[in-house]
Amino acid sequence: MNKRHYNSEETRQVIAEKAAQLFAQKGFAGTSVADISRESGFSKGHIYYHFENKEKLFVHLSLETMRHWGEKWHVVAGSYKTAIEKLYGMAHFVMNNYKTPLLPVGQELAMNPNTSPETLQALQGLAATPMAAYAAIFREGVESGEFAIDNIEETTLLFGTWMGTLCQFTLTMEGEPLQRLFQQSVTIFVGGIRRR
Amino acid sequence: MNKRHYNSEETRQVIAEKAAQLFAQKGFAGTSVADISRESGFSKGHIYYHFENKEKLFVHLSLETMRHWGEKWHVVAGSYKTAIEKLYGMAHFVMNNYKTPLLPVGQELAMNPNTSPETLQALQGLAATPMAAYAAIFREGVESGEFAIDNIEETTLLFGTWMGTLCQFTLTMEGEPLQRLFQQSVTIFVGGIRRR
DNA sequence: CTTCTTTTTGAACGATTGTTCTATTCTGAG
DNA sequence: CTCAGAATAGAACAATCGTTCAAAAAGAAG
Repeated sequence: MNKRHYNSEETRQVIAEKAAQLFAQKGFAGTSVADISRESGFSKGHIYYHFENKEKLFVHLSLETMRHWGEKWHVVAGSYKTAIEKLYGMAHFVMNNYKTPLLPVGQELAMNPNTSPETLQALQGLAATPMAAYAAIFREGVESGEFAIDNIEETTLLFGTWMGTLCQFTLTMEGEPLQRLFQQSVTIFVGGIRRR
Repeated sequence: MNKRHYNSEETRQVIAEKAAQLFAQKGFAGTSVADISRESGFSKGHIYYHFENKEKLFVHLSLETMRHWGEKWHVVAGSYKTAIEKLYGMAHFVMNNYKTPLLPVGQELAMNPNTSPETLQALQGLAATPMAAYAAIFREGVESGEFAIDNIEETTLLFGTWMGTLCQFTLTMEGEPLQRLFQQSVTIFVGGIRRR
């Protein structure tokens, strides 16, 4: 029978989650499999039972995180009416759901010349999910007349990279100051692209 | 005699420069001393003749780079009249003189729990140089009535982090598209803080 | 040429890296 | 209760890591 035995899938999830946390904090090269083993509570060897290698582990975990992120956003996106509201909502969402800033880590991996081609290709799709979500908001804003943008792709890239780095602050800040930072960036950004 | 013998200082410079390039590309943990040795053309042991260890090498190199950066900016800053002009000038300057995005690497080091306290303290001053330059522009803009900012510190932090990540693009892009990216971010940012 | 000091090398160190392998423990079906 | 198969641990692997060190090469001074 190909029925699911034991609760191995749960274990896999625990490893992936702890690994994500570590990767986000210390980067890809800075995180050792021993670290992941210690933090997750499972032996080093066991990690290789669930994942082919460290690189594949990261790829799986980051893509999974992004997929989940996209789905979750799609649910709450409907509750905002205007594009400007959506942008503020996105900042709030990013702050709370990107708890692990994995995008920069993906960049780190992509930069390294030793990274395998398959990994590189998989990583290509990493940023695609949030970028598509951002782009949709800007398109909506242009159509509704809220925004005056001549290059949506470029604007999306700029907003995306900004959100990306802001995410890093979630590791060192929290509460109201952090919230203000995200909100303020949207205020500035909206002020810069608003039709007047 | 404490006269300078040979051209050892030159060698030190070569090592620091190649190391900066590698650190910027592959991060701190991702760059090995062997990498620096190979790329600089000097033996691994020789690097330790010039620098106490890898950590100190990075600290020295990054602080030196920033000091140089600050001096250079101070020279050209005078040629811009308004704060808005200065902001565009800064983006242009950052694009061309930050060739090595060392700030994120400094963050990487600062995040790692194994980093020595002295290094951590030295790293504290890393971002201070560009941040001070940014802050000066925003203060000037507020005084001249160009900008309407209620929290200069926060605004400086936001602009700084944005410039920081934009710098990463200097590794993968160049020429007109890169220039447009920097210019466009300033346009958006200025649009967001301009008095109207 | 000799001597002293500065510069450079290359081998060697122990620690840590990612990964593999074998052995042990546990689970569910019969 | 048995037993095959899945889950987990832990020792062991070669490779690479940052670092040290003794010795060689090279320049300066006499």
